[in-house]
Amino acid sequence: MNFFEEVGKVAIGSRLRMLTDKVTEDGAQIYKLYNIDMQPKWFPVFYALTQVKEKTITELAKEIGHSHPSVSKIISEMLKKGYVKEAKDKTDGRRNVVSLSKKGIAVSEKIKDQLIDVNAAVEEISAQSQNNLWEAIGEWEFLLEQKTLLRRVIEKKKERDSLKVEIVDYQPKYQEIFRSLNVEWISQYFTMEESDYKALDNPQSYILDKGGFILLALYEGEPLGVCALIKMNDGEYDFELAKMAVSPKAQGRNIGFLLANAIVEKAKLLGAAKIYLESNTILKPAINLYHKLGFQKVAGKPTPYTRCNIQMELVVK
Amino acid sequence: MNFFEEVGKVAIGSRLRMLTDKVTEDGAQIYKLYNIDMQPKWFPVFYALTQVKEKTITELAKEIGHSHPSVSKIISEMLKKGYVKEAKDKTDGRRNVVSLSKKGIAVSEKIKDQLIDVNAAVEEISAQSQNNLWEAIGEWEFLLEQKTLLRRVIEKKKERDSLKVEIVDYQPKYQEIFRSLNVEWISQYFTMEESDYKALDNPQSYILDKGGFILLALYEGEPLGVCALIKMNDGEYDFELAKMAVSPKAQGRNIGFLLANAIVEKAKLLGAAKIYLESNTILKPAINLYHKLGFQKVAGKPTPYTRCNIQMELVVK
DNA sequence: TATATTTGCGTAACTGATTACGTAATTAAT
DNA sequence: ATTAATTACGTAATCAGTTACGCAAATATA
Repeated sequence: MNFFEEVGKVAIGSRLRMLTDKVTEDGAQIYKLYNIDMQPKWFPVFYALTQVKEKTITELAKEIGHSHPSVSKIISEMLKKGYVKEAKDKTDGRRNVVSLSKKGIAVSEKIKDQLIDVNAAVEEISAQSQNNLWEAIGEWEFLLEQKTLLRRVIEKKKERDSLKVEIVDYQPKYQEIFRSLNVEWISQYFTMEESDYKALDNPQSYILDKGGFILLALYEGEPLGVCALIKMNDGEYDFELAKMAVSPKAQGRNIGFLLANAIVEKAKLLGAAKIYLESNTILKPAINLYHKLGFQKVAGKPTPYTRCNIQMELVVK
Repeated sequence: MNFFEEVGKVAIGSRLRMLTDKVTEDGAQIYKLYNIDMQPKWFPVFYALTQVKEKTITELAKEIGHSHPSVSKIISEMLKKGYVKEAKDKTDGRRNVVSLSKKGIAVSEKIKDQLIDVNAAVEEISAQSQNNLWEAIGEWEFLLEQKTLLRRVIEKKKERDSLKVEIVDYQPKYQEIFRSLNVEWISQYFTMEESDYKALDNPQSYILDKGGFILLALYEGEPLGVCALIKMNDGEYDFELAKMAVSPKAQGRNIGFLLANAIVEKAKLLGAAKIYLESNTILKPAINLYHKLGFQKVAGKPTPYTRCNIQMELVVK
């Protein structure tokens, strides 16, 4: 057991499995002790049938949390033992209605003492424990219901990745990476257009000198994401969020969010009231990101880009 | 989940299994999230190999608590991926010494971040729980190590059965049951002898009137066990414990122990210093029972029974 | 009313573990 | 120096569950 303490919580799955095995192991013996000819795996189905007169395969499966083929197999085994009987539903020919036979009912009486004793044994173990396993399982079931382990791990990863990301201002030495990261995704999904070349080849004159900004995301020092804030002054919008690009090899590290967020903060700092952007709905992660930042779909703006099929705006608070 | 609350602790095995499944389910996804080409089931073996340079199949199996065929299979799968390399031990040709390959070591570096995040996620769940699952598992492992669940259930059963057993004094109406219970086991294992008939047909004159006693065990009112205490007065022993019989259908309900114990108490009450008994070693449960009560093997007494091949005595304290 | 979709459930194949068993190598015992 | 027992480990069979799939019945839709 020492092994698991060392590995850490990653092994909680393995450890749970091993405890499960140990607990289950004695199951068959316990039935024998009470002279009950039953397999442990039958029990959930059997118990469910003692609580109601009859149930269909699917109802049983849902109740005990198994797949229906599993229940189907268990029922056919119990059928062989004569513990249950089957009948087709008269009004719905698909449904296989299962109920306990007389023999099954007799067993259910016999089994009651066993339930009492096992309960007592488990309670005894609980009484000797600081942490109640039964309750702990219940809490985990609840918490995993709310948010799966996977989702929690994804969040932790994001948190940790965020710490490694540093957002920095544009400098001339970053011109090449600003260009190449954008060319990479644009030419993957669309084709480069005239306006693209203008901005990417001359960020200084086309963006910065006109009162815009460019930010870069460094991941452990390496520039892996870029985003520009282009001055608009069209009366309605102050800035356009554009030329946002994150290296494919850095996807899933929250860089996009941190970058876009920083750009919005920058705009806020500059007193912007409304930010505009153009994108394409095939870029789902990007659209989701904009949405998360508070951008709403709008329409009607003229655009120089043929690839644009969605326009969004953010009202800065 | 409601189902399990209702069934009671009997279902702790099933419930554990379902939680295990839920936790394990996300495992494969999590590896994918970190771009690591590894199956969750490989992890314990993989981790063990990161801690030491090399290990044999059996050593690995022992460390992670799997069977050796399981490790054997996992290693052959990891071999295909090129994560490990095998080598025969030079001094012991049976041993298959396994170690991480360069590729494996690279993966072990890559995996560290994942371990950190999963650990953090599990800690987060623990922090939101009243009962710590991880600790609870540890406690169960420890307590089951000390005494298995089966053993605990057996004890609970005995306790409960004991409450249903009542030890009562012999009355003439019990003569038939006293006779039949004894005839049943004697003729099953041996053949009835002259001395048997004498005592069983006339308990009043051959046992009670000579200063002996007979006790019966009633299980829920039904007489299912009998035992006699026969006056000896041979200078050494005060009484002989004899004609002990428990109905086969009531075996395993602790009746024998309660009955014999009551007989010994009775003898004590009557001021006995030493009690004697005769039996046969093929009656193992009986011999065990006598032993548990403190009887020790002796030899040399003459006996009228051909079936007797062991003699025991109890020095009453 | 005809057609498409959904539902119930049985069969088959797969999965990740186990136990059972066989073989070869090593170690212990006579 | 044999012979017996133990150990290492691979293969096969088994087990308790799963997912995949297909058929038939019921329900929804056009």
